[in-house]
Amino acid sequence: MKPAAPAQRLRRMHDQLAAAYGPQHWWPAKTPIEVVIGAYLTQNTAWKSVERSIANLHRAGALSVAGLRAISLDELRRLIQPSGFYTRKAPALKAFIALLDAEFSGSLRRMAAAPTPQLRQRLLALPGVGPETADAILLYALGHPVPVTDEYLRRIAHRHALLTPNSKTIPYESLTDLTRQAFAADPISTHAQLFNEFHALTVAVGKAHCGRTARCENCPLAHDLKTALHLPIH
DNA sequence: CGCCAGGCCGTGT
DNA sequence: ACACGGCATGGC
Repeated sequence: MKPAAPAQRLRRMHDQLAAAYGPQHWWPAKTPIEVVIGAYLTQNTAWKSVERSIANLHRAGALSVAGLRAISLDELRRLIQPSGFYTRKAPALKAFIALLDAEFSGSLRRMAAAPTPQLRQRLLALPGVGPETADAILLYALGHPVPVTDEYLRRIAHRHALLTPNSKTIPYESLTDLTRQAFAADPISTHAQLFNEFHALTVAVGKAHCGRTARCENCPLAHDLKTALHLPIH
């Protein structure tokens, strides 16, 4: 079965960004629980602000499962204040710990051992966890081979006309399906690393060149994609 | 100063 | 199934 053209374009996008930016070494965190925390905190929030909250948590000894379990909701809310939406994010993080304790003995390793589809459903059932947060946790904290996509990829794909039709509002699941197809020819054992790198590269180029207000000058994708695919820019 | 950031959720069509 | 507003802060 032959991959659709959009998937091939996403694959080319990955290759060209990999050549331009090199390995991204994502997720920027030291431990799996730190990945989980960052995934919640970065929702519609600048990563710089997330770093402040992470630093607060670290100082308070709360940058761990046991630490998060121990502190009060009020305390947690105060510590993550810099990254905003704390009235939602604080209870959401507590709910994650509650799930971890109730079903996985408080162990992220045991959680990681659960089958991907069931685990994804359990995560999506949590408050404050939508598809992107669930997939980020699955991939970057738990090592499951699932693609992570976001508004950056949607925007990049639209501006470079990678999709057919060139939808500006392609659903999340459609975008992840295309990403899966983009790497379908690669060995299964390499998918986690490829999905890891693809999303990291997407964010890198997105931050630098593909904000909400178009600023696509010097985008490493512009020249290459235009010449290789004969596509219009924007 | 105004716009924006690595979404999610409830509500209304 | 989508569209839209609210959620909150800090950086640039």
